[in-house]
Amino acid sequence: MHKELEKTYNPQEIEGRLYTKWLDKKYFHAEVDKSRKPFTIVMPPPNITGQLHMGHALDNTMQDILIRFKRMQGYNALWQPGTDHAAIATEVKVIESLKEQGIDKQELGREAFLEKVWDWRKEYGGRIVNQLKKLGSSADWDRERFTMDEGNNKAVTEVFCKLYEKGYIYKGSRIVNWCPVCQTTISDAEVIHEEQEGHFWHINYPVVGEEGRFVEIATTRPETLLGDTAVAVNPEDERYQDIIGKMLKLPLTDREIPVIADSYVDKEFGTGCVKITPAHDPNDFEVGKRHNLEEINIMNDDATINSLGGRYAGMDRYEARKAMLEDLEAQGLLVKVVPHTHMVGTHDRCKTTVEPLVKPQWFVKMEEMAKPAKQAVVDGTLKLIPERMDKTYYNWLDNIRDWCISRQLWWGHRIPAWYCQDCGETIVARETPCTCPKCQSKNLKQDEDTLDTWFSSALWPFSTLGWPEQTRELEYFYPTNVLVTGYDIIFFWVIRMVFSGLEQTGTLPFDHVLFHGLIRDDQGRKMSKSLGNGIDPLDVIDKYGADALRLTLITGNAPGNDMRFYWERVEASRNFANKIWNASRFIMMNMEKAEAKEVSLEELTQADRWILSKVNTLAKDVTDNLEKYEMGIAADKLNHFIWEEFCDWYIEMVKPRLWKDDDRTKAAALWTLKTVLIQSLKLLHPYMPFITEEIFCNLQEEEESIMISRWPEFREEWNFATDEAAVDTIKAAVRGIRNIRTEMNVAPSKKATVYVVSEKAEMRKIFEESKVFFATLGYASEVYVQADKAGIAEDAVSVLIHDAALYMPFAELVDVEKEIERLTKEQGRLQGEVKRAQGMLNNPRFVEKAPAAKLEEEKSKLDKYTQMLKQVEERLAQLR
RNA sequence: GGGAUCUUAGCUCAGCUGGGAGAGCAUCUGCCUUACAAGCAGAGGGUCACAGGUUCGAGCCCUGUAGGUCCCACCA
Repeated sequence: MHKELEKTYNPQEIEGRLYTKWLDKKYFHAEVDKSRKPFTIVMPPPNITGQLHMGHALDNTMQDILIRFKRMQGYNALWQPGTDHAAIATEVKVIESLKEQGIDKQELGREAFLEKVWDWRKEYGGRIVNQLKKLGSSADWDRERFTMDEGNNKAVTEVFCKLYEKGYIYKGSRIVNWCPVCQTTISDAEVIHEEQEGHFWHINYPVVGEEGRFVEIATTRPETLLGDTAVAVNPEDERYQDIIGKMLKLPLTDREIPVIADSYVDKEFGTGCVKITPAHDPNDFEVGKRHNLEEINIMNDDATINSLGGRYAGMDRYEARKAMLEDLEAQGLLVKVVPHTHMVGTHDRCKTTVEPLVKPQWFVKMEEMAKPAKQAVVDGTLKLIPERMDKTYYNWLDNIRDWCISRQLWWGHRIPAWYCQDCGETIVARETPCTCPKCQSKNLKQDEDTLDTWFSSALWPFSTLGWPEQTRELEYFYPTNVLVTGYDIIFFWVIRMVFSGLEQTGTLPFDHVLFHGLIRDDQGRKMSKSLGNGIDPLDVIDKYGADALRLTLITGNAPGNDMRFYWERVEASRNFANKIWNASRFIMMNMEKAEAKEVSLEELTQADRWILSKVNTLAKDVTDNLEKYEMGIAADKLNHFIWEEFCDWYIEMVKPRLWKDDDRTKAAALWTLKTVLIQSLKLLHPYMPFITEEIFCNLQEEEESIMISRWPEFREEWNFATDEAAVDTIKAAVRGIRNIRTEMNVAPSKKATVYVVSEKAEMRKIFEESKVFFATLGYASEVYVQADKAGIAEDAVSVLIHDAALYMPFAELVDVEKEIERLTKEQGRLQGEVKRAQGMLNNPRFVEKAPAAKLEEEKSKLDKYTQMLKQVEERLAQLR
């Protein structure tokens, strides 16, 4: 029937065993089944280079909670997992490991290098997946995908070709972000702008033919001077009217460049004269286009000055800057140097300062696809949670620029474009072409570049389900229901999935996007390798268990908010797990002595009905909260219910009934304990899958798994509002007694007789019915329930609650003066309450405008406090 | 420059559509009460940043101020 549990909860032993069981039983696996409703989440694919960090832990816990919840609700729940090839990260990683072996990427050659990367992936690519399993993730691992597996490759090629055919993908020579260290272009989204301390160098450019006349420009990047092809001023600027059109001698070179007028120049900023370097600055590039200026690229791919740089050729960009400034100074052309902080673009991966360069690259035209993507959020078909993300989303789409998708890497999806070496034709095709369609030449060469990693990730929700094939999976599981991810990749990934889904499948890839924040360290800093402040989730799991980690990451956090990580919070979660464990132990110990048979609801006592009603409400609340993605709130409610209501109150209430073998309500108690525990375990299961499974199965050996049990629903027949109110009264009485006893320093071992006095028969009935546990909780030796004060000593201590008074004769302990003082304080409090309620009710505008329910509430409060105040005052009169 | 967000107990944070301020940790006081000391019982602690406004009623809505954080943006 059930097994005995260990003294303390030991997650290490249990977790691995249960996870294996779940895998063996195929509980995570979902098959197309049209008789059931699907619920789908696609897992953000972790990088194959990745190690599990807190962000993954949070992200996957949230998804696992939702998927387990829906699975128990009866949905055919699919959590589609997979990993990402992570182009740059992986390529860099493999290059480094090759370097250690003394192997150079270029010497190795493309094919051999790729073989090495696949080897690396085979060896380490599954690491992160195993780590996700430690967390308890119930993803359908049988369906695990990889962004570079055959199906995904096909999807990528298909999308590239379709967009090309539609004119949405084009190749163009544009200014792009170039990373000199990674030796590749990167998209705008990959550039992070950092504020840096720099300088403003003011340099004089001599005016040709006017000895002694100069134009003073200000620049933060003097080394690009070598590529200048003009100096621009604002056409409205009076200071420079006469100089527009004149030629300037470009210092350090033998070139002459014109002064042009362009409204891009801000008269107020700097000197009002801007050097124009079309090949090395995005703005200048635009200006150059407008004025037909030459683009002179003065840099190599590693950011050294190229052969056009004269004596500076071969120098690194910063080295050249220094040398050039020295030379300018020597020539007397350096006017001044002003400290200046400005924003510098850096590569998000390697932090290298990005170099804007003109290069032929592939781009995705964004204007058309951005429109429906925005509209989806505007008209509410796509819901972002929290809602404030809407603005961020709009802002990006409103200012979207074309997406540079080509990368000068080897690891990734190679661009399906070929160039005819004879006639120069470009061929974009799904299959490798044999001949040039234009000139029939067989001399074709494939584009060397690969695609941005995010190009394939953007297709993930449908490529993983088989697209472009019209698979049964795609038809059934797509579109997915909710995407869970961090707000930090809204631009990289979320938006790109939205427009890709709309464009390729004609539908949104998901209905909801649930954003979470970052996990920070205990000082609020980002966890990072360089700071060394990261906490490894696997360490947390080892020490406290996966359930404790999961609960910690979810509690006390609202969607989209960052949170700090404290070990103390994990301890609190672990303590909670232990609490449930021990409550279960207690219940099982008692079930050993007597079986928990099925009982009818008529046999339940007031306390049983109370807790049953409470757990019933809890089921409804937790369900509602989870439907609204309010996981933190639901977790709080579960904690409160299980720890306080169930353990601290109900279990204590029930003990006297369990201790007596002949108690006729014992069976009801056992049944209630077991039933409420099972309901609680089910509600908690999505959060703490391991411990709930372990207890659930030990409690009922006939059950196979909590994972496949039915989610608790609200049941009308378990709704006992009257009993909830009744037990609340008893609780108030117990608290009052404990309170006074502590105040008077009465030892717990000293029991007292408690008289419950109430004129109301109904009230007396409540106490009569709960006498058994009221006595133990209230440290009473005897409990007498009566209608008047007959037989009660005058100097007994009193506890006054609504519609009842409790008296405890503590003759030897009572200090009448102190008792009067205490009651006077209580009188004051109650007077305040009465005044407050009266104030509201005497306000005609409140009575007129407040909703009826609120009005009633205040009226009954007034009655209650007036009655209590009367009792206190009577008692005071008596003592005085 | 544009936008978002935060300011609530000593600390870290919850607080759903406006209807008497909550949790965890910390602190203090009692308890080894036959599930649990990773526990039990009790207590203290907040002009909800500031100033106005709307409302019968504001932590919550509006305006402004101060300070913090983040995102976006091509001022050389």
